[in-house]
Amino acid sequence: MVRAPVVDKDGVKRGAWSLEEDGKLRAYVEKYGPCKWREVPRLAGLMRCGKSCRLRWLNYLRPGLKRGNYTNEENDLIYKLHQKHGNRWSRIAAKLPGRTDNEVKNHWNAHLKKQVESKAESSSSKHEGKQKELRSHVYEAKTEDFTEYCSTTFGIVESSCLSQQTSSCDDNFGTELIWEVEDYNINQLQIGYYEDFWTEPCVWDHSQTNVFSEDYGIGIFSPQQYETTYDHNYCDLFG
DNA sequence: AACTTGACCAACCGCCAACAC
DNA sequence: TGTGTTGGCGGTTGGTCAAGT
Repeated sequence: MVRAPVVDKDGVKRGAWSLEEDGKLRAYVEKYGPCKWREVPRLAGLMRCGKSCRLRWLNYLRPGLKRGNYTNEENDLIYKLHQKHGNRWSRIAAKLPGRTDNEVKNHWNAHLKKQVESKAESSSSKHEGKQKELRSHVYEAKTEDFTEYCSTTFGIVESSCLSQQTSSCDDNFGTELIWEVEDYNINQLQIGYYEDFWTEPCVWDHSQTNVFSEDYGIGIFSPQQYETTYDHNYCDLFG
């Protein structure tokens, strides 16, 4: 599963790390701390480049790393953070204790990305027309008074009730935020339409749909109730 | 049994920003 | 201010394994 060890023309070893190398690197970092990576190979007696040592430490030897299967909670959080930050794996990994950016990135590319794409594809083909119409209304809504817009527009829909707490909001309610929230709304509506995103059932909760409430007003959304909710909200807002 | 294919993931590569001098 | 160094980040590669043919 790992690259075969080779030594390049400069005498620098590449490829899979041996147990002995891991031991030397661990001993060095425990003694001197994770710094001066350029000096690490010489001081630790390793034929590796400093960069490789750093990577090995951060992704494999560092204490507290979690290995193995991801929980549904972790998957849900990764999905949500990816929506917010895109491929900023270090930011995403920072919210997942024990997971590295490399690991999260691999997990996304190997598992989650496919799920997202397949769900997005199935939902977009079925509701493309409705989405376009909805987007056009949203655009029109931008031009209206902000307060009124906030009080009338639809609630944010979460993919799963597992993760209400993970959405955040900047203090300012400027234009950028409005866009972000609108995009968020539409994306979530798309994804949540047919089924729960990961495994959890969702329930629409009208009491939480005040979009710009102090806690960022997370609405929770039900596939069972969505058909009627969607149309109901849509008509209320734009009908 | 032999071969092919795809999934998985550790490791590498190249770029960039921050910092020191 | 310019240049070199360092650490950090995201994208990509390559080797192994398991499932399928």
